[in-house]
Amino acid sequence: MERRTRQRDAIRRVFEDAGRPLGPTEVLEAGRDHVRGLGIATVYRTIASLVETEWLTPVELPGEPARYEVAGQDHHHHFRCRLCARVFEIHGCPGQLDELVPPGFALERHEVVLYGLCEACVT
Amino acid sequence: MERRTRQRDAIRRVFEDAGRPLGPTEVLEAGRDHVRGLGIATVYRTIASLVETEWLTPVELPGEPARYEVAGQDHHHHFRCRLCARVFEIHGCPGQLDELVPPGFALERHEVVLYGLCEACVT
DNA sequence: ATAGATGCAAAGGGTTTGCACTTGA
DNA sequence: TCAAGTGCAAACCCTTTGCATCTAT
Repeated sequence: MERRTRQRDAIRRVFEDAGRPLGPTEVLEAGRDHVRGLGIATVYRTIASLVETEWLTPVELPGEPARYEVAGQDHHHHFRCRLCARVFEIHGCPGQLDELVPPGFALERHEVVLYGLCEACVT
Repeated sequence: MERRTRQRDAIRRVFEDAGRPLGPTEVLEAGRDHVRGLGIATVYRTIASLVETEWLTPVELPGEPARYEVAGQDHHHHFRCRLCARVFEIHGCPGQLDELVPPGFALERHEVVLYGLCEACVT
């Protein structure tokens, strides 16, 4: 990530404008509105680079392709709506996770994913 | 799943003996101890069939291919070892998850995945 | 000028499918 | 017997990589 290119500017812009986690294909489609002929390989390479520099953070939900969101947020988890499939940030974290780990195991990190209906879909 | 074959008996046996979630490749390798020449396509087809009949349950961790475990167990979560990549069952569950959900949202279920080192890899 | 970045296409890794052969009932 | 089941290989899908070309500095 040394040089500034139209492609990279476009990809960063796409993430900033989205305000939600995006997958590579979504980034490609949105990015082509800014740079015609944008290639999927460039999207993957740029995402990898942005994750490497911690400008992006991977958001991986079970059974779904990885998405990415702009980094720099506090430790949080996600809530996925069963109906609209949107993913929301959950600020907060269950405690006492160490107590669940069997003896001899070393806990390093954790993921919590909540599923249900969001405010808009619950009605 | 109409006929009883050596392959299907072997695959069921592998899951029963494992006591932890297994991926298709793990099933293939263990299954070949019972049936030489066992094919990966048969493993996939049998797993799909066993999931269909709810003898198996999918265990999907973020960003990884699905694993499967024998169904009918109590509510539990999983621990994935960073080194050996094996997945272990965690019997226990953090509480107060409802408190994390924003007002208006309806929590239906949740997934908790713990990451770290298993007993064998921690030493 | 020149090393880094891009786009295309080919290569990978995991999963599914087509097809001829095998086998359980 | 003979359709369900199997193994092999090719097909797929998503992601990564090789390479010739392009471009930011």
